[in-house]
Amino acid sequence: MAKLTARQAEVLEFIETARDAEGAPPSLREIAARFGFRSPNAARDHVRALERKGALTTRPGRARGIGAGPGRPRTVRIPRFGTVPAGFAEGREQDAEGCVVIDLDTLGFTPGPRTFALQVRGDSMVGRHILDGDIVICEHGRTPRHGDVVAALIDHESTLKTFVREGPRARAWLRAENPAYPRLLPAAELVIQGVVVGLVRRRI
Amino acid sequence: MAKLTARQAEVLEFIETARDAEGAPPSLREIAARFGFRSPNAARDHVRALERKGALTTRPGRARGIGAGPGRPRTVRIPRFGTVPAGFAEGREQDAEGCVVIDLDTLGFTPGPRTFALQVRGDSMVGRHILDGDIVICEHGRTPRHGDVVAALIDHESTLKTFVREGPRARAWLRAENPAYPRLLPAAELVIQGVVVGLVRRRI
DNA sequence: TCAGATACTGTACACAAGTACAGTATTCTT
DNA sequence: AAGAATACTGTACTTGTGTACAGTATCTGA
Repeated sequence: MAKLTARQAEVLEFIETARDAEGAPPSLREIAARFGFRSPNAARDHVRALERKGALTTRPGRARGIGAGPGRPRTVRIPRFGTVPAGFAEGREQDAEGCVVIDLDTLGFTPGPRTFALQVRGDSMVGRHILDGDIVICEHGRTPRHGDVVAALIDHESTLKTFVREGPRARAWLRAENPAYPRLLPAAELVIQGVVVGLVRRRI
Repeated sequence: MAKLTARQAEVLEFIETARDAEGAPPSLREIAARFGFRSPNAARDHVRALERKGALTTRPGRARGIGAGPGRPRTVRIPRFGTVPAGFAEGREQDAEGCVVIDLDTLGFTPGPRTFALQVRGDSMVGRHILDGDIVICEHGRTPRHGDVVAALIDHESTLKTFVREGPRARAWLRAENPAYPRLLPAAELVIQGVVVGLVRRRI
């Protein structure tokens, strides 16, 4: 990518910021108004230069077609629950408490319709470096392997546990990763809601 | 928020998905085309109903003014570095390796221009539940307090350490949180680049 | 030194897109 | 049973917006 001039970097920064804030990229005249240009063409020249240098792409003829950079981080929204209900209807964001929005690069994988987020309560998984208040990303329906951290419904509340199966035909157990909770629960009697595949921690 | 009909939920889902994918919300005619409507007013009726029910807001008169929901998660982009250079120029995303995009609700605070992300290398902070490969969010310029995890430049590489200062006038130290690295380093001789305030873990 | 890129002003045009008004059939609620 | 909301069709108007063409001044690299 060719180097941008100071002015071009300013314009690019405004475009990205405006799209993040407004939900749509600015029009050429909005760019012109922001920088005091008296002609929409001043903004257009900058956009064309940015496009030529690979900093963004445009969709010709479309209103607000600028701003979609080729390396633009693509974000996904993952519904977040306090406690996942037993059924886990596919209705998705219906009764979710909110959404986790994150870009695919950082997340590391592409979530599906059965991916959800869960706020962790309790410190039963400190041994796996998952703390109280963390938000874990889970995949529903994936078959858990030995050592995976899973979300299970215990006493009408989602709790994280380690999935333990010593051999291919051995019985599966759930184990808390905290000496204070030495319980070992048979996995077959519980509803495993998802396998933990990611984590977000805030306010450390 | 009033309950949405199945059709309205479909339209809302399309609007959100299209904006995530394209970077701009769809026009009324694009919605109509997606659902096979022969009139842009069919889409407009749905958008008005969704607006009336509080599912989204519109900016009248603006092209692609729909899709900005009131509870729409506002995202921020935080430049991500492999190793933070000593100077840490304010130029921001210039030499960043990428961006972490995340919504403010999940992040838990509003980042400033001196907020950056760092990929963790090594397991020197497992005692604080920060693992190799984690991405930590740091704030540059904030004064570290006792117990904070900080990013410090040691041997031309950013490393995480715990900031230790026993009393108000005591000397500050940096401590690794791993028995294998028992080194205690004087903080004054090192460049503290930022205080860790968040974390993202992937591919657990 | 000279061509090209940068950084604009100014006017005008064509199309994309929001909007208005009129109308129909079905479903839901009271 | 009545009224409102839902879920559209169809046409037309107006504005927002991308685009084209013409022109000026400054700066930068070959």
